[in-house]
Amino acid sequence: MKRNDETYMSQMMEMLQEKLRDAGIKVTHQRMEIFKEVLKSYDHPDAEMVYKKVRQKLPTVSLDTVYRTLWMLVNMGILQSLGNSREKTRFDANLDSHHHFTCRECGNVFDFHNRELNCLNIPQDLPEIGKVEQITIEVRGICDQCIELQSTNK
Amino acid sequence: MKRNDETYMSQMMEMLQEKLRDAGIKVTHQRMEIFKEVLKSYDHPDAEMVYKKVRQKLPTVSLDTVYRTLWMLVNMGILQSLGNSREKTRFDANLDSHHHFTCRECGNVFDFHNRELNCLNIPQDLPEIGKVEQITIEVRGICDQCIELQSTNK
DNA sequence: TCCTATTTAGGAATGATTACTAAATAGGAT
DNA sequence: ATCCTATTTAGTAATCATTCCTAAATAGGA
Repeated sequence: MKRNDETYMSQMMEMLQEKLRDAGIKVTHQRMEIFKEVLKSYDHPDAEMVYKKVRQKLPTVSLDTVYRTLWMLVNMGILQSLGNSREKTRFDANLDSHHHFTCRECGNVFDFHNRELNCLNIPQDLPEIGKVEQITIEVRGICDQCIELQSTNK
Repeated sequence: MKRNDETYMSQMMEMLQEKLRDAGIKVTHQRMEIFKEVLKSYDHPDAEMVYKKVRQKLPTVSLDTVYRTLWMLVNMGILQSLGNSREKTRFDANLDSHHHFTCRECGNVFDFHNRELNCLNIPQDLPEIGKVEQITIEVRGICDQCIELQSTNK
């Protein structure tokens, strides 16, 4: 099932309209075109790249709209974002094998240990792709303190 | 072995000087203090936090120096950086279970599949920490094309 | 077709990080 | 110990992805 297959594309566009309507969000040309461009791209485009493509169809679209829409689609579970998530870079002098849990509310980072994650067999080479040098496992969620706070402030 | 233990600290400071000298890099007060602050911190400080601490000892140190030094220590394998790595955010309409390989040279992102990574048992709760909502696995390295290019340009 | 809450365009603002340049300094040579 | 110079630093300006702001446009129900 190729992502730029005619039938598949219109199915997905249909799905988008449905989900937007269900969520009470207006179906705009901008939103349709932005989603369509990501759907057609196999190279994990950034906002700028999507912007340039969409401009060919909607010459007045703004970069802000592209950003807003992309993040909205991520929040709706229709797209996935990858790479960083625009927090400050943090540093750690502990080089022992351990992992990090980042709280989405307060931003604090907690260390944790996990046998299964420690023993991960990281492939040294990915055939047809390249040589692996580093693997990062990021766990995100909400910390106990912030859960506490939220139930109190309700 | 606590990281702010007297003996441990001076051992590590010794180690730093040795590694710097071995690499032909000058041992400056700034570098020593910056490393010492990260070593003493258990909360994965960002550059700004390190900057503020170091200023108490060296009131004229600049934020640029802190950044330069932290990244140098990361490159030397003496510190670890976590969280983002300041690339643009990329988006993906493929929600099937797959993973991403990012090339450190060209920045391209390649999809790959891996049984072991797919079947990871992600703990739903980390005791004493919080509730897990998302886990991201990021693989970085250098892609075949860039390996090719590098050996050609030699 | 009309009305209005939502959305958008365009540009300004933000905030982390990096670049630039003159002054300071680490560390080898004298 | 002093001098010399390549390296490093301080201070500030620049950069760059992303978000904010506000007036104008519009989707979609009445």
